[in-house]
This record gives sequence, structure tokens and C-alpha cells, in this order.
Amino acid sequence: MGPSEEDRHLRFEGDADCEPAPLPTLRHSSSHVMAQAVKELFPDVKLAIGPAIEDGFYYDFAKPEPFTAEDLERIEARMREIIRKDLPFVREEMPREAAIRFFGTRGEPFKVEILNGLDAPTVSLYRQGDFVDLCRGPHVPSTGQIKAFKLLSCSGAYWRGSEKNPMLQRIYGTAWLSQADLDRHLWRLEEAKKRDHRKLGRELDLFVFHDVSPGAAFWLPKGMVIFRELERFYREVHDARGYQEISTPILVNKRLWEESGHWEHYQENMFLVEVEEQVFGLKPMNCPESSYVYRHHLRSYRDLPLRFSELGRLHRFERSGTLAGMFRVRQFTQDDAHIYCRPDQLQAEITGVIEIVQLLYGTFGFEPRFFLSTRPAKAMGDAALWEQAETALREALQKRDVPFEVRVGEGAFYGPKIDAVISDVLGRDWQLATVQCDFVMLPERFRLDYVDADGQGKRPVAIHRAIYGSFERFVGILTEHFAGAFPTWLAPVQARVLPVSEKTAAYGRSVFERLRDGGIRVELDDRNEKLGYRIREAQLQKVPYTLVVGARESQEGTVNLRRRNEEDSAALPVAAVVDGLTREVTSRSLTLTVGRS
RNA sequence: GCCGGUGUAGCUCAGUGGCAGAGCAGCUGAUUCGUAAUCAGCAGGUCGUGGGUUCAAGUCCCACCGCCGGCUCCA
Repeated sequence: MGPSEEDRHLRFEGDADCEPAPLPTLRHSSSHVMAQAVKELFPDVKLAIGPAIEDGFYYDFAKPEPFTAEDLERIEARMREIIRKDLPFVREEMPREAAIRFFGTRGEPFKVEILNGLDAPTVSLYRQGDFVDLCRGPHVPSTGQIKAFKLLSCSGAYWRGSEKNPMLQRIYGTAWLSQADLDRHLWRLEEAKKRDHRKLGRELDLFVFHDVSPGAAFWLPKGMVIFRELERFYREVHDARGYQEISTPILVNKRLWEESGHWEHYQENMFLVEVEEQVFGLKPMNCPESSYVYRHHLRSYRDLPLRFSELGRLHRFERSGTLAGMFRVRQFTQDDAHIYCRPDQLQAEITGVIEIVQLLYGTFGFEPRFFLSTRPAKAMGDAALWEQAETALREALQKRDVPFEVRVGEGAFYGPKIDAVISDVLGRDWQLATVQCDFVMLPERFRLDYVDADGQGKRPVAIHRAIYGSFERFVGILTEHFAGAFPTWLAPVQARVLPVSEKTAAYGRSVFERLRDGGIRVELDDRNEKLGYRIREAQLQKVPYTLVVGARESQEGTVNLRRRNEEDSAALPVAAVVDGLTREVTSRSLTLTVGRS
């Protein structure tokens, strides 16, 4: 975990408060202009900090009452005035002691607190018009440089990021080099809102949440189809690669969690139940129990590697304010697996996992980026083993010919790891897959061993890995990525048959039955509604293929096939539709191919 | 957990102390229809929950719960 925005901003060592590139500089300057506008409109507020962040900027203010939407409009209008005046940003330097007096007399306690924490003899201030702020820069030459910006929202934020500190009022804004860039960003925000999986999940009957179980989804029949297709794909891939699926208890005696260390380190995130004077916990992770499966037999070096996969349902207590649809839940299904191997097998095993990551993600059109995290300061376990494992991870990535970034010292205390990050169609990043080597947690705590060729007991290495991460979050991401228009193999309903009128209802039923017998998820919509109405509904439900059948089609043994979001349609023999759909589903195609020449 | 917002029919929302509403969805009937909404009728409510103020509470006050945007958290 790197330093937070606050940490970076408050440190005041080095020479800049933001990356000296044009865009971060512009955003940083925008935050100063916003602070000036706020001070002019609300002279009593105290200034905290205001850095550039991804996509924009914020500034924190101490103010008894929160800012309202109307306040934001006034602030934005005042910012435009300041920009129109084209005030130059002027840098001044001052001895630290003088700066403390300066901000003291201006009634800015947070600035004084920051200055008191610095050891620099001299600090810099930036001034535009009557506004002065403690700041290392850089800034744009003058306020007139800021053209494309917008204030977005305000919310509470703790001073210095600690919940023990007073809560400040934070205003977020976004700023770009051109109006076109700003418009694109605002469009993306709008589009994200439209694609919100909580909304689509309800509209498409995939899943819902109820207040009887905060943070746990009710999977509806159509959502469960997607869940099952993901499982099917997962099992197909893993069965073919020597994984053995297991399933372990969800409710487990506290003794296990004491043994694994979760009782000491993770208890506050666990749901506990007391029965017959014994305490049980809902499992927050699968790993401890996986080691029980390992220990079920005495293992030989010839048995290794052992690859145990488990689609385990986990519960983690997340604080109420942190839940967010499928993205942050209390109950989820992890596509977990634990590989137990000898140190000399590490590289081959990691290579295999990366191959699976590429295969699974590639099927959804995601291109994963990989990050290798190496030994942290507080690491446990044998140094030579660390060295060997880091080399194995590196070689595995090279062997799969994937570029990767190294995050020095970011590994877990029990071993190095590889994380994979994907970007969705709106450019948002998601960290999903993780591959972690483990020399300590499972092998040491559970005293795992195998009998080596020399007859001696040896300790295996464990690899924890998940690809989707959790089915819940992954389906949430897919829903937004595809805007509900899932590829045919995932689509809850793959085709819908619409007889034009009752006169062709019988033929419509026969077409429906042929598709159903062909293993296609098909629905017959022979309701007493006009064709246009039923077409519209199929489109809104994002059904990939709509098959219209009328007198012509019933004579010729064809259907009139219309693809999702296309207006053209064409007649096709029923057999060709079944074949085409089967091929498309079997190949897990990302595009609609049936009826294309 | 903290700050703020919010909660009225399955969904989207109106209703600022005086008879709980609309559109869509649902049901019934008519219409038998060729590629994004046919017409008519009917039914649908613990106004999140619990207290309080008031002659009277969806509306005002308090507490709790859920949700939304952030913060914090995510060994």
C-alpha cells in the first residue's frame, strides 16, 4: 500500500505537490482557485489541503455546516470570475518560522499544524490575487489557463485521513486541458450511472438486494444463469488442468481460526455464532480448511503439486457505510484454489495460473496488466525461499511473455505475489486476480509436510489464487462493462421467438421447441401484443436474437432473425439458426455472429 | 463506524399539517396485428420501523434500519 493522497501532500519534502505534468498541474491550480472562491464567499472557513487526484482535484475545508448544491454553483461561478481576471500564480519563499506566524495571524490552524510538522528551514507559498496558500507548486502561470472544469460533489473527509480527527468538508472537482476532454469525462460519469449494475440487475431481473440481508445478493433466475455459466467455464478450464474441486464447511469452530491466526488478526471482520457454549465463525477465507484436506493423507513428493479449487461462499463483516452493490458485499463466492507444491515446482505452477488468467480474461475481452509485489520489510519466512519464489514469479511472467510492473516491498508478509488488473470499457480499473506465494500461513501454522525422495519430511509451498476474485463482484463488473448486453453464451435468454399473430402461434411454438431441444436458452413471446411492442421489450431486455415468425416463415420453414441493437433482419432456416447459435455459444464468442455472411 | 443526502404501489416519481396520487409494469376484455410502446376497464399502499407533538402527521420532532455519494477500512 503506497502513501495516501494526504500523506503525499502533507509530507512537504521533495520539490512538488503534484506531478509536474500539464494535467496534474492544472488540477492542482484549479484546487487553489476553488479555495480562493470558497474563502471569498465563506470567509470563516479554514483551509486544510487541496491536491490534484486522478481525473480532478479536491480541497478540504473546516466549516460547521456542509456545502449545499447551491453553494457549489456559487463557488463555481466565483471560480469563473477569478479565472476571467487571469491572476498570475506567484511563488514566494519564507522561513518556516515566519510562515507559522503568517498563517497564525491569518487564522489558518491546519496550515500551522502542517508547518509545525516540517523540518525544512524554508517553505514556499503561492499567491494569486488576495489568496495565499502554503504550497510547493508547481502551478500554471495564471488562473486564466484553467478552462475546462466542473465541481462535482461535496462530502465529509477526515483531517489527515484519520477517523479520530475532526471531519472536514471536501469539495471534488474535475479539470481537463480541453472542453472536449471534460465533456468526454462527464459523458463517462453519466454512462457509468446508466450502466450501474444495481439498476441493470433489477431491470434485467439478475439480482436484487433486500434490507433483511445488507451486503448479500438475492440471485434471481436470470442472474443465476450467468453465475452458472461462469462456474461452468471455470470448471471446464480447471478440470482440464489438474485441479481437484473440494468444498469445506462454512460454519467452523473458533479453534480453527485460532490455529490459522484469523482469531487474532481478523476477528473484527468475522460473523460469530454461539451454540452449546461453543463459538463458531462463518469462514471469511477458504485457506485454513484447504490445509485440512491436504493433511487428510500423508503426502509424498510424488503427489505434488496438489491443486485444490473451491468455489467457497465467504462472509466478511464490512462496516455498514462501506457496502456498495455487488462491488462491496458481506457475502460472496470466491473462485479460490490452493496449490501445494515443492519449491522447485513454483515456476511451472505460477506459469499455469497466469495462463488461466489470460484465458479467462481474454474470453471477456479484458487485457490484464500484471504487477509483481516483492518482499516487504516485515517479511517472515526463509530469505533464500523468498529469493527463489520471486525469481520463479518473474520467470513465470516472462515465460508467458507478459509485461509487468514490479511493486517493490509490496508483497504480503508471508510471500511475494502477482496481481492482475483489468480496465473496463469505461476505462475504470479493477484488481481481480491475485496469485500469492505462501511460506508461512498455511505451511508453518498448519505444519504441512510431505515425504521427500530422501525419506525426510519437507515443508511444501502454498499458492493462494483467485481469478474472477468473487462471482458477485465479477458479475457486477461484467454487467456494467457490457451495459447488460452480455455475450450470447452468458445471456440469460439467448433467443426469443415472436409469432406475428395467433395465426402463426403453432409454428412459433415448433421453432421454440426446436431451439430448446438444441440446448438454446429460448423464450416464446406469444402474448397478445403487437409485434412492435414485443420487439421493443426484447431489445430492452438485451436478448441477443429476436426470431420473428409469420406466414412467410411458416411456409418456408425459416425465421426472420434480428440481432440485438440492429434494425436489419433476414430470413434464415431454423436449422441454420440452431447451428449458428450453438457454434457461437460453444466458442464463447464476444460478438453476435449468427446470420452474418 | 463517521459526514451529508435519501426512503410514498413491483419500477420511476408527484404529493410543504386537513379524503394517499400519476405513468409504466400487473390483471380482465376488445383488437389478430411484419420489426422499439393498440385501446378500454380493473386492481394495486404498515407512506422504511418505532416513539413523540397536534383536534388532525406521508408532511413537524426524536431514535433506529436500509439505500446513495464520500471518508475510513479492505490481516
